[in-house]
Amino acid sequence: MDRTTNLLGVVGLAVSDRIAQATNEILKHSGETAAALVVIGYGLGPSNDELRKILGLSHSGTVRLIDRLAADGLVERRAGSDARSVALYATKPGKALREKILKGRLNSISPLIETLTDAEQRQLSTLLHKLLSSMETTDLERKTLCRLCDNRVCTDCPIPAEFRNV
Amino acid sequence: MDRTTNLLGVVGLAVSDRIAQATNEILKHSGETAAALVVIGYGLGPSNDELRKILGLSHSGTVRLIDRLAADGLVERRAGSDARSVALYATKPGKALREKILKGRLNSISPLIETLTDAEQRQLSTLLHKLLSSMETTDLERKTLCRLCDNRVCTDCPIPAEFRNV
DNA sequence: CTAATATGTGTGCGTCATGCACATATTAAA
DNA sequence: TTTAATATGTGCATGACGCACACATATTAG
Repeated sequence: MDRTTNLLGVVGLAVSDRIAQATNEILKHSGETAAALVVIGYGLGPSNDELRKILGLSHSGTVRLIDRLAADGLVERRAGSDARSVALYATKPGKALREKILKGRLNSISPLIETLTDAEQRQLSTLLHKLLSSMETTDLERKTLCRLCDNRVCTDCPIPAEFRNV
Repeated sequence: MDRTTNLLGVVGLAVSDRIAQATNEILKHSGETAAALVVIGYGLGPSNDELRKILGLSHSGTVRLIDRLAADGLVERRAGSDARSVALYATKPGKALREKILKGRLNSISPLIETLTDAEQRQLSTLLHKLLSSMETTDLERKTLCRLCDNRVCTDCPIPAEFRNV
């Protein structure tokens, strides 16, 4: 039990190290910036505050993060439905970079499972699916977990997040 | 294949988020600080430079990291065999905190696999073991991967790192 | 055995990502 | 309508880094 937990910890660390390395090579920023671009890139105009909750940042941290993305011309602030709020959208270059991030993330992880046989990969997939689906999560927590996902490859998502309601 | 990769990405992110949260509650520092304390805590007096390679930091970044740990009384610099180098050792409070970090890490991850049956946990363990053991790694890379491990619970380690030679 | 080079550490300085406290505008509630 | 809640932006500070440099000690070449 502890041994399995520890192994999962190692693999988790390996995966997240690889993701961070990949995104840092694509984007000039680190931290939650890549996740922000992915979430905004769904194209539904999340507000600053909605994004903040998903990324788990403070309000001001999120404002500055958007400042950076906006300065790079990757994201733009539009008027939200509510006159107070802002609606965030990815620009064309922003969308292109988002694609690179999603691809880069997958490419950085896939070598880890390539040494497994097809049967083993299916086994792993089943186990991870169950692991995720049996987590008790709110919709917000699911969005946080999926903040870097490529939802086009994630068919039959175990923790469907309503990004449409972002 | 892509789907499995994506699932592994989600779980990896979930694991590393949880580890970071746990260590940040225990330690007043973030980043590689916790890993540094774990590595130093093996008690073999690694040098600044050896530690630097394991953590993947710059030289100065490592010096400052040790400054912080030393200021907190968790780590002390002793004379190394080589008159240039420093030998790093955890103090008594440092060792105690290291224990908390190791426990906190395991406790933060274990809920994720508790919903799996014993048989499923064994399956997962086998798959993760194979995944790790089939990575082509240098001894240094193994140390980096294991930088937060509790080596007492990691019996039959798939990627044994020679921390004795740190 | 001395001179050149490599290694290991520390420091000044800058940067990036982030949080706190505050100000401001808008909407909702009493 | 006054009051409270919501949403954003900003000045300021901090923590965790990296770069470039200076300095001491080892190692190697000549």
